[in-house]
Amino acid sequence: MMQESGTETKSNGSAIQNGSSGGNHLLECGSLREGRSNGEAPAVDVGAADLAHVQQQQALQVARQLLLQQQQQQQVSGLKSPKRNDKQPALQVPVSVAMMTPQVITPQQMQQILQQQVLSPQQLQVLLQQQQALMLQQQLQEFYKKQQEQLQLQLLQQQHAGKQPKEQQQVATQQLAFQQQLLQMQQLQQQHLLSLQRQGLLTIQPGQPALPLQPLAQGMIPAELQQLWKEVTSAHTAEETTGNNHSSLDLTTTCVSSSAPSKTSLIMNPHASTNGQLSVHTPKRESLSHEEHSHSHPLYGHGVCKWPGCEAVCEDFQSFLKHLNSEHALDDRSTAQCRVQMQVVQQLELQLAKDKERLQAMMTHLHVKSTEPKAAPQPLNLVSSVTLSKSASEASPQSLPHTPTTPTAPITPVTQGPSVITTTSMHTVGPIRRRYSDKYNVPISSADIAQNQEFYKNAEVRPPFTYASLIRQAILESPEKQLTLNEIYNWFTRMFAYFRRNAATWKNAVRHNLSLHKCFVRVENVKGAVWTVDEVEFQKRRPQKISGNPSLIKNMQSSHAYCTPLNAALQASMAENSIPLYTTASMGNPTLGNLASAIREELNGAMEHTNSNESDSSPGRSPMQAVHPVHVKEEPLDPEEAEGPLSLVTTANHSPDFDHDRDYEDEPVNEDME
DNA sequence: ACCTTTGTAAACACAA
DNA sequence: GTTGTGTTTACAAAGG
Repeated sequence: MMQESGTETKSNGSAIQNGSSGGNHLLECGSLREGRSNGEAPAVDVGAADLAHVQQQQALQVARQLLLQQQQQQQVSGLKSPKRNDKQPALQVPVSVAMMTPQVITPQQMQQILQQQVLSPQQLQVLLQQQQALMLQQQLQEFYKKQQEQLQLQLLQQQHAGKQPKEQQQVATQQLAFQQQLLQMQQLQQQHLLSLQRQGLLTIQPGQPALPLQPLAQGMIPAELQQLWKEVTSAHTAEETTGNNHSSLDLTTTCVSSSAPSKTSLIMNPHASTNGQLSVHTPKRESLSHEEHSHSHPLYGHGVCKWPGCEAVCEDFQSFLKHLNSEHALDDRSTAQCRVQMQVVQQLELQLAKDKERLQAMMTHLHVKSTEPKAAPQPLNLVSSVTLSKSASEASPQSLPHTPTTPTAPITPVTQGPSVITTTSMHTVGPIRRRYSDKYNVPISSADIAQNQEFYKNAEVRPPFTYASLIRQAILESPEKQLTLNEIYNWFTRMFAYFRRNAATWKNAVRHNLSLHKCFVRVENVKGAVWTVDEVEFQKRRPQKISGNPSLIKNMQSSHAYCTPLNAALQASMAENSIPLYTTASMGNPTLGNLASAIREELNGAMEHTNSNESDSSPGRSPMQAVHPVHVKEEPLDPEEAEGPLSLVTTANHSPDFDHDRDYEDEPVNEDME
């Protein structure tokens, strides 16, 4: 169909439509921005505070008691160098107290857990965490103890060195000093806790009431604990080089706290604290029979016992079993080691989870990137590639030139296919100014543009859209659906790196298009003139393009029927399923919404044309005729969008309902390729 | 071969 | 006179 001399129409129409434009023409196609402040509240603090508080109180209480009792059983065997001073009992306070309230797992329980696997992993974790919390306390107490010892020593030294005040005074002084020291330690403790929390090493669940200070090892004396842990940890250390984070290592440090500086404890992670509960104590010598059965024993390999830290050589499986039973029976040590192992596993799991998360993020990121600019859009790309390819031979269907531009991480689902990127002829276009022409491509849908948005923003690639389509897009993107010429220019430069050069040329083209096409209506404004889009007109002119592919048409037809309802579904499916090449999840953003409408409109337009078109003599189209066009337009949804056939195609393909995709997908590509 | 679409170039008109 | 905006015309390429 010939275009009518738009001149008259247009020229006359200076005020043609929209006198209502409202006069303001500050249309900026603004992109929505969401500022998001993520507030993350550390739940931990509270818990820590509580803990510290309780501990303080308990410590004070204990101290008082001890002072009164003064010399009492210090026989906590294994305690290192118990000071000879009578007043030292205080030193052990924490420990003894700790033993008073065992909240730890008993050996039997442990056994159960280990052997019967009564607990689910989750339960185990919870358990572990609890135990860890207890351990932490124990560690803190040990720290206390140390401090107290030092304090005592200091006091004693002072006493001895200096004159000898009356004993009463001494006692009083001592008490005072001790209490002060205690307070200091408590403060330290608090700080310690806080720092732990800050580092994320210590997690105290808000819901959990402050943990009692003492629940340490049940029935286990510090010395034993220390010893055990030393063993355990040392073993681990040898085995695992993983690094500081490793619970086992941390444990070591912390556990051995008696000898190690408190600082080390910082390293420990929440889990590490678990040690405390070594409590499991009653030595039960039951063999871990359950494990023995399997021949491919996880603890046995290459003639070596793989028990953490063991590495004992066992000729055969039998000897290994023997070894296992004798050396790794269910005793405190084994239990402790087991626990450590649990922690290790837990740690690893955590790490794994984190890494998984990271991986996910990375994939998402990359995916998006890839898809975003290019992959997803491919549909267009096809087209575009075609377009572009002409000059160059980049033809690979998907090889839309694509530079890794900034990804706008849209919602892209990870699912999308591998992004295809090829920079191949990207900039090639250079010399030749390709004409978009390609059959399929002509009009772009907003969606299309959106999809490739990021890509074109950064790559100096000529967008495979016609000026008319771009102009329309620019206008439609504006809040008021109208733009001044200059604003259109700006949109071009903003959205396409390609249009940052040769301004004279493309600007001329833009103006030319605005004037030439009836679909662009100039509206006089107080402030000047703005351009709007007459969708009807716009649609009028795209018919032909579709003609090319029978399959396309087919798609269209079928899609047509679903058209309306399709919108939502289509969008969703496209976004979520990442429909084949094209779709886009990438587009996710703003324009996604337009897609549907665009599709609809395109369909309408296409359909209408196809239907009305006499041209469809081609065999492929036959089906079309049968179909009756449904006027999408009538739908209230998005009146404004209408797009080229291409987009239609694209979209249509994606729609889950049709299979045709392939056919039609390929066709364009192939043709282009050649 | 003809027609249409699209892109490009350029001439011209007009208003600020 | 310059510049920006619009309109037109002409032409070429591509595809139907």
